[in-house]
Amino acid sequence: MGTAKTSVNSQLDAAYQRVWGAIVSHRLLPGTRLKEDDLCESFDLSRGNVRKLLQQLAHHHLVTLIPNSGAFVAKPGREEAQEVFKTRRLVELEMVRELAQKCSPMDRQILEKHVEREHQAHSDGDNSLRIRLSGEFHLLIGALAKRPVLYQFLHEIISRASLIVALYQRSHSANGRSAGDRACCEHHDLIDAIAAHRIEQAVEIMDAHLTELQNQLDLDPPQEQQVDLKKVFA
Amino acid sequence: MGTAKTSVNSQLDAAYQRVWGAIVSHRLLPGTRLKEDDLCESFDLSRGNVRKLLQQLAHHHLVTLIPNSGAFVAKPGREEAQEVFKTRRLVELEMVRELAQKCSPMDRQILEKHVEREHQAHSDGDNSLRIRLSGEFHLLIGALAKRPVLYQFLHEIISRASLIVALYQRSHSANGRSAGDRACCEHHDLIDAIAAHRIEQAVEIMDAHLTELQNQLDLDPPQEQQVDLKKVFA
DNA sequence: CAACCTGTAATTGTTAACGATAATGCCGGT
DNA sequence: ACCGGCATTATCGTTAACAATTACAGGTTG
Repeated sequence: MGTAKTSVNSQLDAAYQRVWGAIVSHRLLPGTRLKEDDLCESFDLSRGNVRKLLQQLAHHHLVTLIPNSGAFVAKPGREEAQEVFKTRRLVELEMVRELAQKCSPMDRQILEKHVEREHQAHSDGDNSLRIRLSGEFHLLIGALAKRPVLYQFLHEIISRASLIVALYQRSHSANGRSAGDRACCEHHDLIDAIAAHRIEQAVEIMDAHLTELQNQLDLDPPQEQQVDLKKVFA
Repeated sequence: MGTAKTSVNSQLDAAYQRVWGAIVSHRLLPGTRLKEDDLCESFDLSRGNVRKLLQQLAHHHLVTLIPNSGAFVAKPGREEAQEVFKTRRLVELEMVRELAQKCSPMDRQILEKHVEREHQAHSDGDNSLRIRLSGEFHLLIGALAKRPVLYQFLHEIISRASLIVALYQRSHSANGRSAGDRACCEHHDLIDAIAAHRIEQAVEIMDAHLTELQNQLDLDPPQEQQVDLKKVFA
């Protein structure tokens, strides 16, 4: 019966989502090796399908494929990281603009329900979940904006951004609470502005929110690799 | 020696570029079937590699893979087409903004050289080449803007746009000349504005240019498929 | 004549075995 | 004791044969 093929495809999709979730919630850290055989066992897939999975992830820049060496979760440099955030801003502000125009009461309800879940994860101290939900909030905005083409870009860019956060965050959990609190509040304010169709205000809030996210990162020092040894030992 | 693997990879890249070129220059029309074995022969690739090629193209939305049936060059609907252009505008205006800030004299030279080639293709009556060069002009702007992350989006979106033009263009070659002429002139004006760092003017020119491109398309009628037969035969 | 069923051919999907490459560890030399 | 070369092993990459599915053509029947 057709069940076999369908289940294979859904298995592959499920595997993708699980790896994706592990990466964006910082349980798979940049640089981690993804051995084919291990993935075969973990998800009960044939090697060929694992290959496809890895190529999909590679195409989304979540993993890097090094020929004859293996697959590793990606480790973007600071330059790339900065441009990802720059691009994220472009895309996400457009999404907010779009949604703020045609946000229905039901949309608002969906958004508020999500923020509630965020709050709960935060109270429960489930950091991994909180991180993922925080990212998914932004994805949700994109989904409600009904811009499928742009949404795909958004999905990729937000995933990459999550990865970058794992790499370059300051204070690995020191002020995580205050930052998380602020993010939640900002999310709430943002929903208000969107639902009230106050477009420019919504855009500004999102812009500030993204700036804040970015400021928690350690992206500035391009760390000159070519240190002048002569000067050092002079 | 290592030559083998390298040549295989470059062969695959070459094949991708050839298929890409054929699609964006309207020599492979939407709906065309891409049989695996044929591609194997055409590019002297193994079936596995042809598979990879097709998946890459599918990921860029240039071909659609129908399971157990085959690969076809994509045939996006009008809605998708419109959103592609909307998104293209977002991305490309950002690129122009970026390049207009840091356009060097050498950048200007490169751009002008390209427009010259466009002109020549136009004089020679090589329509297929003219179409491709016209698209590559926009890609060139993106490349010079030095935004690698955004550039990749641009590449995909422009490719999709070229495909859409093949599907929905009005007047299949009637006023093609006047349209092409205007495009060339606009390209030239755009270069002037960019090189002079007149950012907002450059953005406006590009915006108008994109509007013009879009206006040559036949995207409006969502053609209600559910015709009321009773009314028709009343 | 049209619709339907059936068997064959053509095409795609999957797997498993083989070959190539890079990482690892051992050993001998200095 | 440390370093460089060599063999081994583990992993990735490729291919070719097989299985599954679909499209097509011929023939049959209402």
